[in-house]
Amino acid sequence: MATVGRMAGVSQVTVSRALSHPSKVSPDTLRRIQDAIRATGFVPNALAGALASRKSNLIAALVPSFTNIVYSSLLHGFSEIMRENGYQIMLSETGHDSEREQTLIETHLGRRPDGVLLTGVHHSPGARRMLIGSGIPVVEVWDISESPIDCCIGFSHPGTGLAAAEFAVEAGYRRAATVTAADARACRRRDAFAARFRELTGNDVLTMDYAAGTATLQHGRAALTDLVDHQGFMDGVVFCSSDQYAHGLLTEAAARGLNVPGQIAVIGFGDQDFAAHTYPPMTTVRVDRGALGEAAAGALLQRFAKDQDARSVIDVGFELIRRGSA
Amino acid sequence: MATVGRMAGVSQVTVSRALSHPSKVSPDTLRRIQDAIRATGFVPNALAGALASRKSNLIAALVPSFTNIVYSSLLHGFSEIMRENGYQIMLSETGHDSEREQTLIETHLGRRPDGVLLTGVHHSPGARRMLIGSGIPVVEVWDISESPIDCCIGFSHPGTGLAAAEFAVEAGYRRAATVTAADARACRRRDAFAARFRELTGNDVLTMDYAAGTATLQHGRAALTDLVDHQGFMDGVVFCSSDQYAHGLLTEAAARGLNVPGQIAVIGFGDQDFAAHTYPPMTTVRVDRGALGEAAAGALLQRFAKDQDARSVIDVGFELIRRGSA
DNA sequence: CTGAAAGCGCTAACAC
DNA sequence: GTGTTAGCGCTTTCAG
Repeated sequence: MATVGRMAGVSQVTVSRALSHPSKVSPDTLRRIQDAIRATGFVPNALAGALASRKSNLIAALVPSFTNIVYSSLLHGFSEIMRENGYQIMLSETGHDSEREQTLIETHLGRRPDGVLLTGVHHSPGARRMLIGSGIPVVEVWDISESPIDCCIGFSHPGTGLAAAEFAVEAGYRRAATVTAADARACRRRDAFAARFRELTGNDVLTMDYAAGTATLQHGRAALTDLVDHQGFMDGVVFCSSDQYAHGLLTEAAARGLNVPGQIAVIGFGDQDFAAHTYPPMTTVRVDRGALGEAAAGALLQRFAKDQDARSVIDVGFELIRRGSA
Repeated sequence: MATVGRMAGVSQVTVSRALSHPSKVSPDTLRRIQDAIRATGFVPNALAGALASRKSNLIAALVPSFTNIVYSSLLHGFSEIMRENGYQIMLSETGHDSEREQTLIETHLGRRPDGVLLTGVHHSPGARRMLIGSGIPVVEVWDISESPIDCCIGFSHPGTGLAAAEFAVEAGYRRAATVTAADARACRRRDAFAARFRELTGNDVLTMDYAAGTATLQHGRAALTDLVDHQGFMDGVVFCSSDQYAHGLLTEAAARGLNVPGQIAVIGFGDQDFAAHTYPPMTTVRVDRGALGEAAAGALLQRFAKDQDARSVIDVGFELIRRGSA
């Protein structure tokens, strides 16, 4: 920066000003400085800038998994808004492991991010303490809680299970099963579904849980095979914790020539891009993940701007989309 | 850090040492320092550390899209290895836009990353210049080139098209079509396929291109509809630029009661987790994306270690997996 | 509108 | 083993 200044015949400070507050520099010097920057290929050191200004323009984002479309689409919306506002994302995968999450939080906090994005509302006590102690704005997404660390944006997972059960009963189904991945929020959806279905019909729900945290089409096919061949489940509705499972059930049903939704009805979760185009089209729970990510970004930006009416709990809701599969 | 030192009865520097080179501090002082750190909740400022040591432990990673499983699974492998070695990832989406990529590279370079991960081997001249000028190790993935910026790890995209065409001809198909997304690498696969197929059979290949950069099941269904209803393509093989398209073709074929591969044969690309479990199982091109990401991380680590035998072009190859769909 | 001085919180080099 | 000194490359006062 000093070199650039020398070339432009000004001091280092003026170069700094030309970069951060161009309006505070005379048009003429500004031009000379810009020429010098171009000539040297100078790229300001943001690390030093962050240290001096106590503003890093860095956001720490922690998600369970990059490859799960649920989180990546959320991140897409989030990072887009953040980028437009001059922030950069440091990203890490927690893998549904809260100890690992805590370690990652500590590492990220060392970079002095201006904000933190967390997935879910359950974090280790140590993580909570560090986050609160840091005084950095934190937004928790994909779930809601009465007592967020700072603020949270999401929807009620049990609420989706409730809605699915009520829909299923109203649609006339009297037998039900669930297919659920090893994911705490998915389990809460399952439990709410089962409880409500039982309440309304008096019938127990057959619950099938998978050890994997990631739902795949393969396991969806296996689940229907299991349901039909071993559990004698031949008519009723299946509430899946993910559209991937639901797609697997539809695939297996097609392979077996089963009628959907006549013999087996299927409800997915997520409304992924393929859900409207499966055969038959999938009935599922829609959550606008991109918008959720954008809302999370908005919440952080509000906090940065010290907006007084920033809310701390935002329920973005969900929607049950009825298509052909149930 | 000075406060912690005071609590432990040592100077600030000793605290720094205890953190970075614990072996260079006596066990007794080390313990006292650790106690003080715990008591204060001190988290070292990595920004300041990076500035002083000229080592940021930050890696800039640029991918076209977070939501495309191709890139996210690559990132998963990459970030895992990097994390294990103490590096943190700054991630951005370029959206297949090379101007945007250049802007992002400049922003990232400002953070003085220790390494850069780029997707693809085609970058704007300005981007190349900045990257080379920075002297920072760069690894380009998902493609190979004779003249990488620094090093590249990937496979030959035309090679996959060639292999698919040869497989198709050998399997007896004499008519062929392609379904391709608006992606430069996908187009190179398509062109190689079409050229080779023509060379071997004398028959032209019907090419269907989609404007969207992201392949979806929906467009795959639409493609088959178009092929069958408007192009009179009723027997032959379709080489898709993504498993998503291929899955759409299979879905539409099932919906229409077409025989696969008897009437319509389908070859996908990617071998995504569902490919082995579609109905019928999908013939596709497999690339081990997780391993590719890990190899990219390894290449960067080698460069950090100034390993002399680090190679600059690594072809990880691909594999044509024959299942039921072709 | 521009510059001089001080310092952000750490590491590196050198003494002791 | 531990402390002292001098920066890393910026931004932030405060003068002029």
